[in-house]
Amino acid sequence: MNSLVEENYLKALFSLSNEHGEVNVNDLSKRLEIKMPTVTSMMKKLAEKELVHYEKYRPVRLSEMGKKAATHIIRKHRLTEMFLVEVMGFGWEEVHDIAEQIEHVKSPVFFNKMDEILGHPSFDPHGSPIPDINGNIHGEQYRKFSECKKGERVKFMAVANSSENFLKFLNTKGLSLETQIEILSVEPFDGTMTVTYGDRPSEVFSKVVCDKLLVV
Amino acid sequence: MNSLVEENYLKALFSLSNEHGEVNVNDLSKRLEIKMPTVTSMMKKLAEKELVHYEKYRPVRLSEMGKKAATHIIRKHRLTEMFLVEVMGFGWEEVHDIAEQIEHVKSPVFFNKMDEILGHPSFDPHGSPIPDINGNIHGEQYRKFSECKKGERVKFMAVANSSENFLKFLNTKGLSLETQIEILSVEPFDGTMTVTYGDRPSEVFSKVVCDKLLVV
DNA sequence: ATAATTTGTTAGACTTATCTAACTTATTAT
DNA sequence: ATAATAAGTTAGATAAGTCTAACAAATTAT
Ligand SMILES: [Mn+2]
Ligand SMILES: [Mn+2]
Ligand SMILES: [Mn+2]
Ligand SMILES: [Mn+2]
Repeated sequence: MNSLVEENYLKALFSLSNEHGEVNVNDLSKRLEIKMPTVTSMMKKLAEKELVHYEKYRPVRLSEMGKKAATHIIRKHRLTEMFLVEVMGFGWEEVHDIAEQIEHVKSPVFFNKMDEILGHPSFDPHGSPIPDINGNIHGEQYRKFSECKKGERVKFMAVANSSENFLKFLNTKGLSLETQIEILSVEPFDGTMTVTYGDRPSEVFSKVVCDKLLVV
Repeated sequence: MNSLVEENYLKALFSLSNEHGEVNVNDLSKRLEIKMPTVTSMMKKLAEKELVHYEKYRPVRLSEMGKKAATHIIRKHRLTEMFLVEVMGFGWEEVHDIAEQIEHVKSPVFFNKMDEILGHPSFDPHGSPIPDINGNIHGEQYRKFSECKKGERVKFMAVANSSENFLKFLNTKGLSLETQIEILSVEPFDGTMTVTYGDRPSEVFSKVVCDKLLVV
């Protein structure tokens, strides 16, 4: 059985390798806000437990076992978020930090019950896919909105970041998942986009925001 | 902020002082299945934090602050159990171990939402009172069923122990809270009781069982 | 090619929570 | 009153997870 701390390392390792391919000790250190020497020693420990492949001065890779363990925690995290929104009535901006804690609960029946009550959902409230019980993730690859061109009409499918502040910002802009967005113009200098959607005739989003919107 | 471990000590301290008045290091050690020297050193630490009154070789008492902290965790534990049963559909025998973990979640909104969804319940699924948000516990003192006499008709209000095995036993006996029980006879030698309730014309309960049933 | 910078490791310290062994104090039995 | 037992403490060890300081390797810039 892995500790709560080990679980958080595995999860970070999994998302970082999806974002960047290779994962350096430094990336992990920044993501987890834990100093590099601590990360190095944890990598040795996880390698000992055969959850990662690690050779010194080389990037770290999750083993098959490690991947399985990681997706299992991600499944619990995302089911929890979905439960908090759909069953308990929380806003999508409130649930990440609570799920960050509940994901470590050791009780298969608890998460299976959530899954059942929710009707085996495929996506969490932020549009991220919920891994199935075997750790397999079904769901297409989304495009970054910031890489779309003037004139395109796309559908907002997921956020690349579920921080409370960013989601609250989207709330004030009345932008929610599944919304159809049309790109009116793109400023070449800094990537700022002027867009229209729903009842909003014209909204301006910085590249920082557009980078965090995933579309199809 | 108290650690998960400290919270478990506070909770044990609170229940033991309700059961026995004074709490010895030895009682705590047995209840938590932690060796006495470890308990001693934790008592020093909690005394340092002014959560308990402790002088060496003397019984330990929770301070007012300690009591408040303890009832706060107990509130979270019992709300969770109630939520698991009432909202998620678990049996009363399944919820204690899950609540033992979730009680440590740091998120006032999470527990307030549970409380609201449940309509501010006063008792948990085992009949124990749920402390209010200020830590006050409203609820009468129940009698031990084992101390009742032949011929009495009483109402089963709570269990003194929520272990899965005991509750499963009660399930097989079809005995649930609020059931009216009549005592047909009491064996003076070992306290075994013959009783009748619901559609059960005659059931025999050992003193071990009767000690764990609380009635009014 | 060399120097500067960034990245990564080693060594050693600290904190929290646990343990065992040895000793002391308090309680109980004779 | 004394001996035996139970309860409690002290001292020292261990494991997990973190840190800082010092050093080494790898990468980037000149
Ligand atoms: Mn999340
Ligand atoms: Mn977490
Ligand atoms: Mn309980
Ligand atoms: Mn607990």
